Amino acid sequence: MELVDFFPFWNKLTDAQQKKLTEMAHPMSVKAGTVVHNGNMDCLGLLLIQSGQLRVYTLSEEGREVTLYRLFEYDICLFSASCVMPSVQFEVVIEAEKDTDLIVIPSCLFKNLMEDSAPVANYTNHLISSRFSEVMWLMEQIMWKSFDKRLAKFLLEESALEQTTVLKITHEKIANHIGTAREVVTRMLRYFQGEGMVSLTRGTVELTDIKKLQNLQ
Amino acid sequence: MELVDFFPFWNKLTDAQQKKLTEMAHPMSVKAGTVVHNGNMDCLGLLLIQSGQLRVYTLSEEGREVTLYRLFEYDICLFSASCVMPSVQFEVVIEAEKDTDLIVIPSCLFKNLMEDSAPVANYTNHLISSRFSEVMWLMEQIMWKSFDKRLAKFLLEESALEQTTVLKITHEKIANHIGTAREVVTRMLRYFQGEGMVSLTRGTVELTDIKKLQNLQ
DNA sequence: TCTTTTCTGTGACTTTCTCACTTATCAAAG
DNA sequence: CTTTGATAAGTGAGAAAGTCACAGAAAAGA
Repeated sequence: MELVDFFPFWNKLTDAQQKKLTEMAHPMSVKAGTVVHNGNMDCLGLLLIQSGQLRVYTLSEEGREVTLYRLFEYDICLFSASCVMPSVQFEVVIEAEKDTDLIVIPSCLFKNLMEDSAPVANYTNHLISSRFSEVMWLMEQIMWKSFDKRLAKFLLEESALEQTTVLKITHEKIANHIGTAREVVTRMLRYFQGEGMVSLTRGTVELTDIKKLQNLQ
Repeated sequence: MELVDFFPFWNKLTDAQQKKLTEMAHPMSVKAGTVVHNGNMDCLGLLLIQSGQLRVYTLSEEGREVTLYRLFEYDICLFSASCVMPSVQFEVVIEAEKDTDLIVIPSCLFKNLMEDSAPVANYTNHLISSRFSEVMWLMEQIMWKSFDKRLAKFLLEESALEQTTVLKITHEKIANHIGTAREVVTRMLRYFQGEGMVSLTRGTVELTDIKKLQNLQ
């Protein structure tokens, strides 16, 4: 996996720019569970995901979480370089959900590149807009959808992602994704079980009636 | 009010670009209440606010609203030109809250400018990031703050904005700003009145104890 | 003055959240 | 094997917020 696979603007860069990027980019591997970026304290740089999965979420003062979006193979993580965008005023936490291989582009290098190259700036633009869209979508979900629908949707997405109907996940973790309390998840899952949509054991949720779950949302 | 007052990148443009911008920009005046942009149907262009006030909000299928942010003198409205940013996947409504004077920059012109000029692209970047930040701030409010705090904050902001403690606003409109139901607003306002924080009459909310309202949030 | 419209108030009920606690399950140590 | 400790899940009671359906009050027109 090369830089050119991540950057559609690659051949609009000068030779010097390409060379510098190639030189300064360095690989990094993180274990599942690692917090890659926490608030605006650190500013690792742009992260290009070669394999694995990152979760970007906000944290309340009381320690509650909501997942904003996830990043997968070939995605680029911008907010780990939020210091180069002074107009980004909010803080997020970025965590590896699986063992992840990254390429790190140092913030300052990318900043210079953006200032010099319109294609780079426009692509950054596109990246921010995409994340913005995901957050707006989430906001609409939170505002207008009832909890049962949001939970069903989460279970279905998770199942599609992991390619299995047997999800290894605790109620607590589900609650942190959706941004609610554990008991609320427990109660709704019990209801789903009563309706035959899922089957529950400690640490797992098995989806037993996908159709019914889909009809819910 | 000239284009140069809105665009910090003005003197990084070529003479030709400056000339074209000046030629194509045209003034527009809208009355309070006018919907300037609705979803992604129309694509008026970039709006430079000379005077007045715009409100940007999302609309649910059932017709409920939440105000995302507002735009004032010297602000630039991007999402009225959302068609030039294909990665913006969500729809908003933009409405004049007061009689507003605008300068309109046609979308296609601005698109070309962005593609050719790194400073323009970077400034667009800054604009998107700022709006993104406002929406993230709102999201955190919605997720983690209780309703009384959010209502108090809204009343205080509105009061600061209008430079008066006597707000001419209905419960319905407040509900549309905060994204809740009218009855909920009515009940909380009644509670506020009981606590001596506001005084209510049909169509107005008077803030009678600013300190107490501030202590709430 | 009499309608009509708009705005506000309220009871009853549902959904979601919170708090405090109990019970189950698993895994490692004795 | 059992015991013990940690983690996960279940539950009752009550609060907060949203929903529904309607009643009453105030303002605006005719």
